[in-house]
Amino acid sequence: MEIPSKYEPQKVEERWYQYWEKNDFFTSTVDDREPYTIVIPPPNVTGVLHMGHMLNNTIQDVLIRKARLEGKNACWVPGMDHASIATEAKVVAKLKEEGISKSDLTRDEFLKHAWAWTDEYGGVILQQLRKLGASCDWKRTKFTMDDDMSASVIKVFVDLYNKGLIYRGHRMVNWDPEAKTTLSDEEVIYEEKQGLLYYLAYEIEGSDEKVTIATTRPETILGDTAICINPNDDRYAHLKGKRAIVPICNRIIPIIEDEYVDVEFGTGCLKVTPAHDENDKNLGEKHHLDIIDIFNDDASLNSYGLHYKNKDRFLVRKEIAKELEEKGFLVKTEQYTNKVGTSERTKAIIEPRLSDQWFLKMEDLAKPALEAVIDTEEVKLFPEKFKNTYRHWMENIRDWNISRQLWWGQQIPAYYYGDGQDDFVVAETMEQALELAQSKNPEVQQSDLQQDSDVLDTWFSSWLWPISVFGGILEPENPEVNYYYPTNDLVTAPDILFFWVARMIVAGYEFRGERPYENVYLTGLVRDKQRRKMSKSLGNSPDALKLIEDFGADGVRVGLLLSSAAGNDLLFDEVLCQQGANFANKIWNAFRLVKGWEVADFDQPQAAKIGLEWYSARFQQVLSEVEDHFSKYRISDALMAMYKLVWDDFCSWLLEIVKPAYQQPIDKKSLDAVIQLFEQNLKLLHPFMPFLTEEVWQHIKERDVKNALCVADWPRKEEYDEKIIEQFEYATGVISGIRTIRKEKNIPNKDTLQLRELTTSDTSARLDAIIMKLGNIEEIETVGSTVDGALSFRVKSNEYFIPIGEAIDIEAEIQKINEELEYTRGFLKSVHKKLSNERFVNNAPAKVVELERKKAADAEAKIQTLEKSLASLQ
RNA sequence: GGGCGCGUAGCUCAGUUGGUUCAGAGCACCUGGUUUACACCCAGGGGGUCAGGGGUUCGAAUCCCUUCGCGCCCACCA
Repeated sequence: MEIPSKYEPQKVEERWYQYWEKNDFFTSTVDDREPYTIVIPPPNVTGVLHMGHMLNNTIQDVLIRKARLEGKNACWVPGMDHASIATEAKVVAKLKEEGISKSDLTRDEFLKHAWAWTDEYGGVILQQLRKLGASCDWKRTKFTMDDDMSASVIKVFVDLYNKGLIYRGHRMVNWDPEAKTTLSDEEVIYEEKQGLLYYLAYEIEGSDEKVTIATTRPETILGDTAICINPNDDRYAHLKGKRAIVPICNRIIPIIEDEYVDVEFGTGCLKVTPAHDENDKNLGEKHHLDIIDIFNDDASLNSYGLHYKNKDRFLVRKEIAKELEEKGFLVKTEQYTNKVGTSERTKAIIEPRLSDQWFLKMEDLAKPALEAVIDTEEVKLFPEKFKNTYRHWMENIRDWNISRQLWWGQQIPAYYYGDGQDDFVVAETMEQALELAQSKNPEVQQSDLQQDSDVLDTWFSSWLWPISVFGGILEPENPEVNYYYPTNDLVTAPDILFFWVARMIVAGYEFRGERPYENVYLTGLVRDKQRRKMSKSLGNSPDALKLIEDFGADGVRVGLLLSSAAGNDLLFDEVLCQQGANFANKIWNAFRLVKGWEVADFDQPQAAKIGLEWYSARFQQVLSEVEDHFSKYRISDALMAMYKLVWDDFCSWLLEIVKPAYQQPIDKKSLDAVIQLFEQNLKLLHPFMPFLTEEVWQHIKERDVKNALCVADWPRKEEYDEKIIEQFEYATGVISGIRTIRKEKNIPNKDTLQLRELTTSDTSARLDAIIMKLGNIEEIETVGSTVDGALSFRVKSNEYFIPIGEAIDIEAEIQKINEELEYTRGFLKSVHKKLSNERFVNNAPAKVVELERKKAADAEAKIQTLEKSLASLQ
């Protein structure tokens, strides 16, 4: 059977994924084994696979596959998030294209469209994850709007309400005029924007005097209900108690005094618009000011906007500035940069707005979650630096606005039965609501009950995710949640540390009294090689599926992981995927080589025996390193350690050592051992490169259908002899010496050479067989003195000679030795300097001093060797 | 304005409690190499004042101070 010399992932990946899935290798059910659980950060139901998902899910898959190999009951729960604002926006946009306006639809009609949309496009990403190799338990796929998931959310809402933690409040909130909903503080992104600071003159009632205020938002003057000065500001002392006239609308407003006003800023005189600014609202409350809301819900002006009615706020800003200028109210403008809040989802500029919303009190809820991360470390963050960020947020946490003026999501289970502020009840069902309402007012009929039209913030459902996917909210004692919860690792991006990670921890302690997961691995953002964020508008985001087509899923996975330390942004470059694909090809060819060997019955050659012993030890050494890296979530270091092990140690050294001469057979013992070690390599690599390793696994030996690599057993740790590794390193030093001489003197590799060895210290002579094979040495002879007419090199304090037929360049040899000598003497001098320093000898640990002494001894021996050689040449 | 972090080879980054893992890795680069598993390869090689300055120490990439440059998070200054 001819095996192609290039690995072709496109031909095998699909097949292996189907094989895994058909055989239920990724299915997890409760049993006696130790569970290992990950819940996926549910991608938006509208989402398609992008680079961030690829990185994220590759890491999760690495962890879950490793756990599975380790014999744990590995359970990776996949699913999707309904992403209320993002999805609703997309559905609205789609309907708009079809000429349907959301406002023409009833809630039910709209939801029908949204579900239809979800059924059609939702889940695309889950298919794409399969292409990446993600070994999720697909039978557990959850959606945050599944009936049971929604029921969990409602139950939790009612529970928190009954505990007095949820309240309804008339507050200043972040209004997204695009989506026409409020947003939580976390959903507002502040961006620096270049704008103007307008200086406006307000007339003082009953005088010719004017007072100048500075504002960035001249359109809001129509909502002004006061002017505020600092009581300590002498410049304005004479205005105390007077009233000012708002330009254009000519409203007469009081001049109030408050130390809040910064004397230094602008003119030291502030206009107060309680309806449209948080601070102004506070001032308004303190000084009992009127509140005039001048905006419609799309941020166009309402009737208070007078002749600007129904015009957009930014258009009005331009026009009113012009009018003010024409009428002589505009004193001057200045360039000014300020931070403007924008909507995370729609990018619209946020309008602070007063409205009735639902809030969750966070202060007490946050306490256990803060402790768990900061004090007890029941939940560990990787990298640790995020602890600070987390602490800061948790310590300054504010109440969470959880209501959204949207339809796509869990509708708030509050029912109004009258016009009064408190004429509502909160209950899981309409029946319970009616009962409750009647207990307050016996007159109430079901038809009087009106459910709150708002839905809950998406994160109010996803914060329950690790519990609710196992039914732990509705049935807190069910065996599933008791077994799988708390989960083990969470892998996600730092930008949702507050949105999601922190809130899940809060929910975990509140609803189960336990952490939701033990470790949080925060990945970096995927950026392009110029460090720019990947974005659609820049067009710098590669097509994830195309990458898989081009490089194979394994190539892409390795490429992504090679340079992604936890928390560090990943500068993505296709070159990395190429490197991954090259690595896959390298392994493929190692497989091809081994597969091609014919077996014959003869004794194992010495070189092969030693090589195999060495590789077994080396494998164990690297296995320990890999485990150590994994324990610290240093995934890319773990991968790099394997990469070097397989490429350098296995392929470049071991396979070259055991490889029979051209068209010669190999002995059975060596072949079996090589295959066994190859299998160990495959197990180690499988979490990173599942497809390739499964392919090789299935072909390097006959297997039955249940014997898949993905459910094999992780290599066991065993004692190993470091001495073997040390000796081997010595031998590779000799081989390098020989190769260097060959290269310098242009001696072809196929020409055999003689080697003379002049020893002063232990040389691990038992590795001669390897030196002979890889150096293409005919004979190694130990000599008692330097050899004339030979090229030389040194390893430690031993000297090696290669006699060559022709005359050698003595001058060049002398120069080479002199250079080594000079370097070694300099080195020795520095060591001696240290050792002659009393304070060093007295203060440094004995171990360090001892090492320095050994360094000195070694260097002295080497110098002797060099001097002898030099003498013999002269 | 407050907080956190970073600056080490051309690039991306390791470097754990100061000392042989101390100046490293991968990629890139240079030189040579195809009848022999792989040119998606093999062998060999060059390359760094550890951002600058000061200090502590027997000893500093590592600790402290400071300057410069960059990034992130939080915060209501019109």
